This record gives sequence, C-alpha cells and structure tokens, in this order.
Amino acid sequence: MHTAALQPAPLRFMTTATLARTASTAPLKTQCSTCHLKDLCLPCGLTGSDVQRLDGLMFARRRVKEGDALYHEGDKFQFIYAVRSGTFKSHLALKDGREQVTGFQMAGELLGLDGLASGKHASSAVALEDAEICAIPYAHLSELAAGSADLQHVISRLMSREIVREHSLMMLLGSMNAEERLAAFLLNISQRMKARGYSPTEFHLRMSRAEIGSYLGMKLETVSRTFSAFQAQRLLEVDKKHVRISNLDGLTRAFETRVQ
Amino acid sequence: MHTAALQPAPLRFMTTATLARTASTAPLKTQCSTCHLKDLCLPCGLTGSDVQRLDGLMFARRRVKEGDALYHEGDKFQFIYAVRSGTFKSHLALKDGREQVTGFQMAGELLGLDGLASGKHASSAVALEDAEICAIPYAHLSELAAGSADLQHVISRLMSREIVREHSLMMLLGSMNAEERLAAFLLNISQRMKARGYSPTEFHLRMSRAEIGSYLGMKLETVSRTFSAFQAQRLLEVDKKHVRISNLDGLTRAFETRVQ
DNA sequence: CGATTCCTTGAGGCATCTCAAGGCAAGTGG
DNA sequence: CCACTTGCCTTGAGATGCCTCAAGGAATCG
Repeated sequence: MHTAALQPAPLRFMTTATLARTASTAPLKTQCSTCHLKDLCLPCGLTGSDVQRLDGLMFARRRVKEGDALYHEGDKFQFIYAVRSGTFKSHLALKDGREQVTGFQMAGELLGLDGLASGKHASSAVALEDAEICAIPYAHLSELAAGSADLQHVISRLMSREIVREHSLMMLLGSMNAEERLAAFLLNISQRMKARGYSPTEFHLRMSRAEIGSYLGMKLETVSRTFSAFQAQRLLEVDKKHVRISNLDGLTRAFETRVQ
Repeated sequence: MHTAALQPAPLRFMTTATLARTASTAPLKTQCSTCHLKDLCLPCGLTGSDVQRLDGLMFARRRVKEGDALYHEGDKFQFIYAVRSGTFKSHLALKDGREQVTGFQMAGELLGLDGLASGKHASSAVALEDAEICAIPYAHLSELAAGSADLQHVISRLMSREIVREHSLMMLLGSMNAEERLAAFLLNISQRMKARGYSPTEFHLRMSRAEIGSYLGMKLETVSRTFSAFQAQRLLEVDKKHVRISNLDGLTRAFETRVQ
C-alpha cells in the first residue's frame, strides 16, 4: 500500500532483459552531476569542478534483484557501490549459521567501504528488494582523489561517518533494552526517509523481523512483541511491514527512557 | 608483577615536569622514520620516500596521565592521535550517565578518526595508564596525502580497518553469550600483544571489570563471574588484572562454541 | 588506619530467549 | 478455482542467562 514511499521514482533507462544480474559492468553509465541523489551521495559537499571530474569516471550502473548479493564476504574488493534505488542489508556470517546484520542501506548510501582494509569484503551485501546501484571502481576513484584534496576529504568523511554510525549501534547493542533498541531503529529509519523526501511517519520496512532482530541483537519474537507493545502504547500502528508512527514524540521518549 | 609485558620500553626523552598535560603542542617532535612503532602505526605499508615526507610533519609528542582525557566527545577535531605507549579507552556517554566503551587502543594504534565525519569528536579518549601519543594535525596530513596516492590509501585503509573492527564487535554484541564475548576479547588482546612482541598468553589488563563489561555489553559482575568460570575450566589463571592463558586452544574453542 | 576503589561471590528477580502453535498472504500445482 | 505448501508474523507459556542488590575481601592511598 505504501511501497512507493520507500523508493525513489523508478529509473527506466533499461529494460530488465538488458542486463544479467551477474554482469559486473552495465551497458549504461551514470554521471553524478545529473543524478537526483547527488546531495545525499558521494558528490555531496563537492564543488562543481570536482563533480565534473567525478563525471569523467562514468560509473557503471547495475541492477540487483531482490535476494541477490551485490558482493559476498571474502570477495575481492574492487568497487564501492552507491545505492541508486532499493534497499540493501550488509551482514556477516558465523560458521554455525548465525548471522549478524551490520546495516541497512538506502538510496544515496554507500556500500563496500569495509573491503578497503584487507582488499577483500568483510561482509556481504544483499538486496532486500529489486535495486539499482552505481559501481564505483575504487582504483579510479583513488586516482581521481589524488588530484583533489576536496574529493579525498569527502571520501574520508564518508568512512568516518560509517565509524560513527557503528559507534551508536554499539551503544544500542551494549546498553539498551528491547524497547529502546526498536525505538532507536524506527527513529533512524524515520530520519533517513525524511532526508529522502518521504514521510518520516509512515513507511514500508523492507526487512523481515528476523533481520531487524539480528541488527538490533534480539530475537524475531521479541521484535514482534515490542512492535505490539508500541502499538498498545499508541505510539505507532503496525501491519506487517507497514509502519505508521502516530506519536513521534512518544517514540522519541521511549528511545530516551534512560537516555533522558 | 607483569606490568612490563603490556607496555613498550618506556620512552624517556623528557621528564614529567617538561610538559603540562593540557599542552596541545609538545616541545619534542617525533619522526616516523626512526620510530620503533613504524611497522604497526601510520607509516606501515609506506615506502621510504613517503615516510620521509611524513617526517616533514614532525608530529608533536604529548604525555597523557592516567585518567586524563586526550579529547572529549564534542571537542573540535584537529588531530589524529597515534598511541606511542600506554593504553586508552574510547567511549561515548549517554545523558543518564550510562557509558559505552567503544574500544581500547594500544601502542601503534590510532585514535580520533571518528572526528572527521562532523568535525567534532564523536567519542572521548581517556588514558588507562600514563601514556604518550603523537598528535598528527589532520589538516597537514591531508595536505601531504594530496601529493601521495600511497599515503592516501594507507589512511583509507586504516579507517576501513576501524569499520571492520566495529563489525566484529557488533557480531559480538549482537549474537554471542557472555563466555564467547569474554573469550573473543581475551583472544583479541592476546593477538595484539603478540603483534607488539609481548607474550600472547600472559599479560596485564589495563582496564577495569566495569570497562570490559561496558565494551562487551555485560555487567561487571558477569565479567567477573565469567573470568572465574574460565579459571574453573582451567582455560586461564586470573589474579585481578593479571591474566595467564593456560589453554589457548580451549579458549579459542570457548569463543567458537557456536562459531565452530 | 580509615576511606576508597575494585573485585568476587551469593541469592533472587526479570527481561529476553526458547519452544510451540496458529494465522495470514502469496505462490504453486492439480 | 481450490488444496496445499511455504514464508513470515504473532502470541503464549515456560526456561534461563544475565542483571540487580547486597555483603565482604583485598589492595591502594592520603
């Protein structure tokens, strides 16, 4: 019912038949300067001349079908990916099958920065719905950054942002209870929806209860019960994956129960 | 008794009186090329010519006394810090007083990379024992990196490494039980001691039970009980902060109970 | 030598997990 | 079009791992 709320207007430059999902290079290339995500994505904060230089790279665009992986843990690191549309989850696997979701990525967000450390991706990225990404060849980007202190700084800042994001997730996992965790999660989604021009109070979650649970360090049953508890408290209305926040302040207070 | 094991040979280039703790610049400067930590620290992976260029920056050295902060959450970001000796903890505070320790840093490790995102430090760093650091002015480093793709790459790799480190901490906080968490923590310390040329099986912890607990997302009593449980299982011997791992394989198995 | 800090251990409580059952929606094959 | 499967979500009931509260010991410090 509200699926449109989560996703930017679909891009129809190519037909589904054009491109096999495994293709590493897409027939169509993309320029940052004309991209509708330029204020959220890589070029954010760059001046006109630097964006023009980015355009020189002409990033390959690629479709990823729901359930397919953009890359797997251990894959050779070659690209950084920018989400154009759709939602991804990043996750690590333990040998016994346990998995930890380390993040959810929406349009304009970057994927794959963890691969730089060792030259291999440290996590896997899977599309939670049909998606489209820009594949940014790291070697080229790096070359380009050598000539621009600004671009260099933007890249560093994006990596630092990832570090800060993980800090708060650690705070969440380390010292919050179930209600605080879910409230923090929903408020975060809400903010990111708002930044993308969608309603911050009504949206469609693309991830399952189990994925939310893994991300928040709780079992799927607890996620479900906590949703029900919020609903009973009249903080929100849930119907499966559709969420409407009816009391944003109340939810913020639930998040700050102990944070104050 | 084994305090020496954790700390590199003390550096005695200046007396304690030389330098007030709050001084932001130290009278003595340091060069990477002659530093005994060059294989662990910033210059790791750089060629001779790049290291020589780093030398041009002449990093200010600074002492930090036990319990003193190197920087606080919210401080303006100007420097990246390299630990020369001693141990630090990084932590965030919640308004209600809860704190989350986000990491412990040993000689050769970097501090402050989280400040790049917003220009303000997102966490505080406190010395767990008298320590010495190099203050690396980010603006200068950044300038220097503009002329060297290699240096740039090294910085990016260090940031990526931080991201990967936090990934595994998330795994730990999100899906491991108390024994697995403490085992993972001790094995990590063990490896870092080994990398610094110290015994990987016998060392002195610089952090309190409460700090370990915050880092691992458990209460200090649980940390203490888990230490006692490991001791009962003959995996290690603990006496307050002194730890001797008597069965490294067994401890590894405790870590992999479910990881396999 | 009292004050303080940190660690250990015990006992009981509780938040979350585990196990289990059932509902709903979408997909599939006859 | 219907029976069946499958995946996902919800809810209940009981189990349990960790937390909370409390007391006491050991080391450090002024």
